[in-house]
Amino acid sequence: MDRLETRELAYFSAVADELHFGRAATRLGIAQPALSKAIRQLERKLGVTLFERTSRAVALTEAGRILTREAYVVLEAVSAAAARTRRAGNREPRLLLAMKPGGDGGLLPAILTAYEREPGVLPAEVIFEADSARALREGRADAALLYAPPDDLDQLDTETLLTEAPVAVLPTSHPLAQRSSLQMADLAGEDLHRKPSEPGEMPSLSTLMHLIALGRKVAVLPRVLTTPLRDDLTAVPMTDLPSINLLLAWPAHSTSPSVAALVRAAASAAAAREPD
Amino acid sequence: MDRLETRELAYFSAVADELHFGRAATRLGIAQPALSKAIRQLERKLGVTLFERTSRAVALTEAGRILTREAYVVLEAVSAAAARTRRAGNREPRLLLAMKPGGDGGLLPAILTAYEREPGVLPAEVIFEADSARALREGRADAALLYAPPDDLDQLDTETLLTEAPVAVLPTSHPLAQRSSLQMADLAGEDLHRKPSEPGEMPSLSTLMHLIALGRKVAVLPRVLTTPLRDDLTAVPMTDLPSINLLLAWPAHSTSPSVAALVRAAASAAAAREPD
DNA sequence: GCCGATCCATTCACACAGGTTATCGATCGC
DNA sequence: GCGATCGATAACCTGTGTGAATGGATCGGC
Repeated sequence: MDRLETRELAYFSAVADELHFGRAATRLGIAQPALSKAIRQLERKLGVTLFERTSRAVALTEAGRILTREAYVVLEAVSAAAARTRRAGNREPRLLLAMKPGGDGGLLPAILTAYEREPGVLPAEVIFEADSARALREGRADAALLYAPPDDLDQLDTETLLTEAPVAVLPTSHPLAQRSSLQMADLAGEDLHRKPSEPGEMPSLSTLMHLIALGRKVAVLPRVLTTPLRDDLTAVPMTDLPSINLLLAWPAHSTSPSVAALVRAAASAAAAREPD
Repeated sequence: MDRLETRELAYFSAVADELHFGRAATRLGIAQPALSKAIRQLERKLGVTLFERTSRAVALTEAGRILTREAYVVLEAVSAAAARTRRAGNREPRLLLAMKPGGDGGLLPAILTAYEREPGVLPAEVIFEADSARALREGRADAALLYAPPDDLDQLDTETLLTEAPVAVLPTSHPLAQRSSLQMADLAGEDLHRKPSEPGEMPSLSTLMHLIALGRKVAVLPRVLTTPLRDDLTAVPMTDLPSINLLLAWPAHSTSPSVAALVRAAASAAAAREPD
């Protein structure tokens, strides 16, 4: 039938979130009847019931559950499209590389040096983002450095720069710190630092190191994050964990010569590092 | 500013295609002034110039080139969202598996048998599509069998079912047919069958085999496509080509238990085949 | 250099999509 | 039963997208 509009998907998304027309309408800044009408029209366009409504409760149908996911993808793609287009329109175009502070495995200077040797590239600028993959997917950056496996590599192309076995970080005084290698089972009794799922809960690296030195925690990290290491801490390689990769990622459909140049530069910088 | 609407992106897309407001408007079934106004509004929303217009010519700006790509992605995501939601709403839900005729490496019966043993799955149905990856991305199928590397694995998750070195198919009477292996250089003088870029130009497999038997062509194909092989043809392994993979693919964000069951079934069917 | 052709922008009247308020009807807790 | 809650419906209003007509700039042909 007719084309699905962004507005309709955003409305649907709000109702699917709240499961409550009144609250969803408030959140959207419109009145409830307008929202009801819009959802009915969406259902009519699709020829499908999206919500089971009684006068007391609203529930998603199976089709509604599918559309919940799809709408999210579409809305993200739309806002990324807008962000990328706006950036491309700036009269002072730059290549934006997103990374987590310290998340470059020490390669950043070499990458940028190699990049700037490439002919005809845009000036590069590094932006620091806790979730660099997200910045990339939202169109706020042209490329990103990140550690694999990220939660979601949808729509991203990647180049592996470094592959490293993870190391356990322990107080030097810890009994296990003298071992030449460890397995996860060895750390069973420890308070192991886990990646928090909530952003913002992540303590800074130096805080984490401090906690470890105090004997409160141990952590398993890529080796590159552990150099330099405090005197009172020791890093021991883990043998039974998958290796951790530092990746350069960029939008899968990128056609930017500057991004291509950055990929070449990063690959050559990583190759130069490989020997040691 | 305001939200980008699907309609605006479709309008933009038409103008970017035609580089001509009048023709684009005709194609869209609207009048030209409406189109001009819509594009202007889109430019205002984005704060960016998308077209350089003179009274004689229309050209894309850099930002316009970026949006051309982005708009395509968004519009495809929108129509896929609609297609998937509509299918989910059917009262007779099925799992649709797309494949090219003959593109299953002989695994299909085993996959379906294993799938139907899984508890609580939807009835499976196979649909034949020349471009099964496209059917998947457009939301017309839940999963697809295809040979890697497909042109575009964006947004798809995959499981490798078979990995095979490609074989050259030659007339048995051909001098090279007696060799135990070949490299691409050996085929330099031959009229090598290439994957046509235009769909529809691809001759059927049996036609191709006929051409080879006549000595008009030779072909390099995955081994699975060459069994059974006519008596007057011979298959010789290629040693310097990347191996060809048969993949099962599905939308990266799928949460369908039936798709998960299909992936398990396909993996086990492939594992059972592995020995021979 | 003038003229006609081409092509995008502007103007204006109009219809309609999408918004609002007011009201209704169903359902639940008490 | 009664009031509270919540979605659907009705009636109305407004902004915006639409289309016919028109304007204005540029180019090619002669």
